[in-house]
Amino acid sequence: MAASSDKALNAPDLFSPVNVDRVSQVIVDQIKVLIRDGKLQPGDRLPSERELCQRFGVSRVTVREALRVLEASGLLTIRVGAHGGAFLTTPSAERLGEGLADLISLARMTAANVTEARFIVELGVLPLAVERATDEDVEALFAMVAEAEQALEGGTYNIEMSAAFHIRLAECTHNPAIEMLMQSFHGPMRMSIEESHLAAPMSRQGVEEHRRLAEAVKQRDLEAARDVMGTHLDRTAQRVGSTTD
Amino acid sequence: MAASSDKALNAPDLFSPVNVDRVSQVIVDQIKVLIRDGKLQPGDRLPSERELCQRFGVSRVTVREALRVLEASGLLTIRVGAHGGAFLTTPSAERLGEGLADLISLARMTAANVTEARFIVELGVLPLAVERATDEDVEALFAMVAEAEQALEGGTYNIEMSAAFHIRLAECTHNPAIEMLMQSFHGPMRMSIEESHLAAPMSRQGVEEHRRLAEAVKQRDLEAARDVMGTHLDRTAQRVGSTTD
DNA sequence: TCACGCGATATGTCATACCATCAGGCCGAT
DNA sequence: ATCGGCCTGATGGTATGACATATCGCGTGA
Repeated sequence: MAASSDKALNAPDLFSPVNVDRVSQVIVDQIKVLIRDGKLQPGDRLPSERELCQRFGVSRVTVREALRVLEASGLLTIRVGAHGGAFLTTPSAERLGEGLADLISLARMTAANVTEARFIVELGVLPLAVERATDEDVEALFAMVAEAEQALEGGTYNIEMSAAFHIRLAECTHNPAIEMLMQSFHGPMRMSIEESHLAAPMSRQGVEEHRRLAEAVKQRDLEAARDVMGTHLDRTAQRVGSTTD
Repeated sequence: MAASSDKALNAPDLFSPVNVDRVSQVIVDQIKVLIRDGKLQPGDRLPSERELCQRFGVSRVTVREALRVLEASGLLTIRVGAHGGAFLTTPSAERLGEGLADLISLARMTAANVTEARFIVELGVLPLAVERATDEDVEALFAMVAEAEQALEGGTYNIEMSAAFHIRLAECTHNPAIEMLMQSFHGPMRMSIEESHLAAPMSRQGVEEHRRLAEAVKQRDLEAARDVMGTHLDRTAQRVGSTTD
């Protein structure tokens, strides 16, 4: 009963704005807060699903949907078995890239588009990489080149190894944001390259250029690095699309 | 039953490598493929949960978990009610930025890191933007500046408007990949800027620089654009962190 | 000492039921 | 004839209970 016209209406701030969210979404938010506030650290294990049910006072279905969302967001991984459960992931740029790849593959975005964007980033990264690379970084780069050369002879060289080199190069900047950028590129890149089945022809030349890049970083020779990267990407561009426009 | 040693094992390629994934994950992948192949267009509505159960031959819980994942990935939104259901979203980096913000707050990624990465992208974008900007693009840029100046006087200028300008600038390249790059930056950027509550001081100068940027694009003066953008970002860098290092 | 197996614990999946929400049409009152 | 409320069907949201599967650790026997 009770007509809606009542004295208490004078306080418009009162009355619940109505619970509009899904319960599972509320749980997701709640856990996100715990993570953001540091109450939950990477590597920590959440209580089991059944226990979470009791704690939140909801059914297992609801808890599971919340966990799915968190898992899809890359915040945690779920392991089955005896001492399994939901473990907070150590935040890594890698996970971000995975999520990006989906959306990128959706957008009407050609391989040429991606390559062009990569052009910008890879060239832009060079000054910082050359400037900040530590001895350890240089060593790692050369190690990867050596490994690639071996794989080349054994016929096991693949796109992944090339991508790994470029990512490692970005890591020389010691800037996680830049690493993330590079990683998020190589998901879609690999996809579009695999589509055109053109990986093989460039292998030898590509590895050779990687070596020269490593050398340039070691010598802190920005000009040389830019040169090599330019031709390196140029050929990639010609392979993935007729032109980068 | 069935010792693993059996005559048929000679053909290792045969026999199912065993279904190792979650069923819900398989469904997710399957729908992603449909989307990527264009069988499902943005705006389309998936069959109802109950119908999907029958089609896939799984239970409703499983379908729902798959939908949660897809929803969390920003691929679709779900509406309840009579003509509700799962509708494909138009792919936009905007949604992505929201999801990224969570992870970025986790990653040991500072605002300074992001700003530095942005430095690379924004400067790298300029040559393409200057070269490819159409009259329409230029017009839009000036319109945004004018709007910003008005908002400035009214005191309603905010970060969003600044971000919108930079994104519009990236659109001048007419490369969706680059647009997405820029968009995915401004989500996290805004967050870290809001944290430090330092939005106000730069407003007037920032808008002024935006105008000069628009002017440079109109004149196709790459050098000028680079200059302005350099100082523009420099000041941003000083605001968000003591240093970009 | 090693290996096998069993059990405990966790997630993965299923089937069913019921509730909440929304759109549209039906129907009665004005 | 029009407006309002009510009913109904379609759909997502949640709860419950059960069984299947994966994994680790421990105990026991060879």
